[in-house]
Amino acid sequence: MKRSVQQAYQPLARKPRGPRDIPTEVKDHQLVSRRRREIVDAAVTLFIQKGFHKTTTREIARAAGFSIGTLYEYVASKEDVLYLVCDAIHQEVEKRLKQRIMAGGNGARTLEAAIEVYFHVCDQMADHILLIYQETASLPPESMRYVLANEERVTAIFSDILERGVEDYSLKPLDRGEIALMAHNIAVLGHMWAFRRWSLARHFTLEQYARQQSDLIMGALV
Amino acid sequence: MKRSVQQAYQPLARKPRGPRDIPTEVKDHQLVSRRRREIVDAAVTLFIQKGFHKTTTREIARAAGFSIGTLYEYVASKEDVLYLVCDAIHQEVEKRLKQRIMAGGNGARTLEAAIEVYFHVCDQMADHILLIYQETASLPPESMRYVLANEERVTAIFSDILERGVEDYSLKPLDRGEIALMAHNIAVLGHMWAFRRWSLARHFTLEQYARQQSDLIMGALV
DNA sequence: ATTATCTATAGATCTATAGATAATGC
DNA sequence: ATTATCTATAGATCTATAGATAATGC
Repeated sequence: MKRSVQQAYQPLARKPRGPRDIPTEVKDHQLVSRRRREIVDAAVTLFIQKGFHKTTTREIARAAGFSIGTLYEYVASKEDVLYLVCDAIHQEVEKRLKQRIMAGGNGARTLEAAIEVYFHVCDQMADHILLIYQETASLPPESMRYVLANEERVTAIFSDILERGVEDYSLKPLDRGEIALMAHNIAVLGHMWAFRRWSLARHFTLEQYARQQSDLIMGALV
Repeated sequence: MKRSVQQAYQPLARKPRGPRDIPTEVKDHQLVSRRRREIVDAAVTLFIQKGFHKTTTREIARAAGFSIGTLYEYVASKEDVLYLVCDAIHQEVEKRLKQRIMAGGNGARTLEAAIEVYFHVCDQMADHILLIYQETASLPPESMRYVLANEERVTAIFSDILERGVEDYSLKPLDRGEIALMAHNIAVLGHMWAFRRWSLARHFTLEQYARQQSDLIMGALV
């Protein structure tokens, strides 16, 4: 019954199930993709506004443009919708990151550029990031594991760059633990702008915030 | 209808309402305190296990040892219970911090000691910290403001120490913004152990984690 | 015929309160 | 008498599904 994140997480014994593994009676695969995208688009907005639990399945269906009965042809439960939403958010974050991270220069330069891009993505997707913090715990265990694995993949983007920087000597030597720690720090300091903006914005614009944090991180690494 | 943290927060125009301002029909003030403590103790456990929305008011009443009718003599709504819980958690965090932070040496030493204490508190109260991240958004706007002000008071403990360190020259010169930023960083890196323990614990024990982060922070400050 | 969608609702809750009862102190 | 507590329930939802209907393609 314990639903805390720690308990539910087991280091991916089974390979995680993607959104494609949610069962459906509908045969047309393209239609399934389209309808699920409509469901996600509708649900994201509602969940951000009212939270997962206060949003009804009817509202989701109506906002997506079809009936409650149709909704349940494409998902088996309300939790499935939440899972689709969390997964879509992580996909979007990864997409924006990978689109804009240029792996041009050495490790140190790439890292600095990646941090800047990442902080901007966190700013643009602040509400979505907040949603993941708030509602991940409401997922059934298996979906939760998958979402946490997504989160870890974002973090891994930074550990990869850090590793490269260590190899090309543009960063100081770091062991595996130090690399993991810095990667998590970067990931979380981006999120921090999302969930403490109400306080941080008194002192900084996003650009100032990104610069200061980036200087702090790079200062510890060169 | 927007319930995101940013929207709801307004820099404390009115002075925030404490738990004592929740109305009750019961005259015996001491009894009110005792019953509310019983409510909080019961609810904290349930909220951690099942989340706020999946916990029923009946369950809270039963776990507290009285009936649903009695519960509603001490709170006006289920949200009041959540507010009491969040407030109690912050009080407990502050109590433990203030109890154990020795303001003996200079600013730099006090800071290092405070960080260590804080990270241990975050470890001990990991589930509670998670709960606040997850459920703050479910509070009515006024209670939310109060809870965010609590969070800010914890952060202010670190900015005060940082300020002292700057004044006694045990830390390098920092402007107000830099002090605020470092205080928030410390606060959030403590929380990070709570919500990423499932990944961090692969590399570190709490002690190792606290040491590494502390070195990182102090390295940027001296 | 087959596939997708809709309507109507079963079945299960859950919050909050009204009114009855028990306990306490004058 | 006054205060605290309990029982019973009004009133309002909400998820998920069964069975009816519409649309599509052979």
